[in-house]
Amino acid sequence: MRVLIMEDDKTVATFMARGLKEAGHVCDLAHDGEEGLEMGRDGSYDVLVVDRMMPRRDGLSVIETLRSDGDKTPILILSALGEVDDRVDGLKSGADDYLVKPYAFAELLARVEVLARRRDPGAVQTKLSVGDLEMDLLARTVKRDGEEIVLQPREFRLLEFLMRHSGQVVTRTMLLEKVWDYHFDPQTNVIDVHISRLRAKIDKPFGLSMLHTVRGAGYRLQA
Amino acid sequence: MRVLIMEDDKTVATFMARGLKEAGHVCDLAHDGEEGLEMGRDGSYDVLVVDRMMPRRDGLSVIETLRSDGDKTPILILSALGEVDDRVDGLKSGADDYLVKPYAFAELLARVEVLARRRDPGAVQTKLSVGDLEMDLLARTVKRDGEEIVLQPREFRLLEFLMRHSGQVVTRTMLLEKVWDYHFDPQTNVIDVHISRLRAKIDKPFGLSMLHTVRGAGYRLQA
DNA sequence: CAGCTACATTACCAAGTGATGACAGTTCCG
DNA sequence: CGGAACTGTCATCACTTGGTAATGTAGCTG
Repeated sequence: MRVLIMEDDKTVATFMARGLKEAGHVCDLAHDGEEGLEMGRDGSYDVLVVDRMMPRRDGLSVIETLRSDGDKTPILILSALGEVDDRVDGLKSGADDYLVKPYAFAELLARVEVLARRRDPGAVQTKLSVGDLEMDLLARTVKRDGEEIVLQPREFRLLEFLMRHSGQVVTRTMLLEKVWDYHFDPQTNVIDVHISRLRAKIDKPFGLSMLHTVRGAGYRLQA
Repeated sequence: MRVLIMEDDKTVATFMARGLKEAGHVCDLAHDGEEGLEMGRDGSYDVLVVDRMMPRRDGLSVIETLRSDGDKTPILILSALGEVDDRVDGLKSGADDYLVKPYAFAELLARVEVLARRRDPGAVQTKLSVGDLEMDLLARTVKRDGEEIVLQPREFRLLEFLMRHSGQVVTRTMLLEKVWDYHFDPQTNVIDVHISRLRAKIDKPFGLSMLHTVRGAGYRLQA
């Protein structure tokens, strides 16, 4: 999915972009209102994320201009202001949703994806690949080297998460949260066991290992 | 980034601390309000995470006291109560953000990092480099001259600390505190041994030494 | 330059960590 | 209700890690 972020604070913008990319989206940045308006006009984005306060041209004005041009791209507006009136202003100007700073990144991601889905179901990425390993999220199939591999649901979620973070170390805590929805330490070796099962399917038959243990830290999937 | 967690339930506290450490932050714990207030007062933290209900002194009171002392450290308050009024109370007392239990750890992490960034952009770093030595904190990899170097966990922490303080002399006491979490002198030569091991990996194969001994003071990493 | 101190290096071993196979409890079917 | 599929727990094994101690070396000081 293609997302355009208009945000003048470069640190924040970079952070958002990184997160969205990790979630499998393509992400461009505009650092002020004019630039944003120009980029937004070519209509190639699935969602726009607009900071309310920006140099050169503020967020509300950008949105109003786009809408008066007939652009219907879903827009999520960000603001430091939390008052009800501001929320109303934002929506009046033509935004589809509103997020007040500070917000959790997960929340931003969720809202962006909801907006995009509302307009264009299926634009969300459906395939992942790392090296010769491929995953089709819709068909729920995994292949390595063209050869199909059958995974259990939990194994599938585990591999999906690893693939979305390929090249990075994924900690046990992250896995417990995102694959198991545990928000505490179960004090068992569930993770180890499932990693072992996954390895037996995706690595062992192929000789070259992709799933590496990083002792004392976690695991890393790498081509 | 340095985070202080005030939370009386030790299981929860330990879990949070582990997660934050995995994400590359330094994390201290206080198990009741009084202890938290005392630790928070020395102002060396980037963010405080405060449980609303704690023995000896409740969270709101801790926050009010810190704020009335002029402390501006960003504070995230945790509570089991989800009512709007509670949220308001929390923010009124001087907290910057509010998280209701149960929450996903990822959300806590995201909010903590947002709070910290708002105050000090760039505090969250994922890559370090000194001369031709590079460290990627996410991938947990180290390279010199483009060549990958495999480090043990303790060696990694040691090098990370040295890199974060490159050009400065790092004393043994600092290393014991920050790399080993020892708050006393173990009366052994652990540090020497690990420095030696680190040198064998990052210096020896490359001819030019970066890790220098400063007699009577400590060590210094320099290009 | 002798003796002392601070640091370096090596080898060894106990504790810790992760891997794996077996098993048991659950759930989901027909 | 019976069985298959799935997922978690446990026990055991093997390997890694990192601390200790013994020994060696360099630099400082009087």
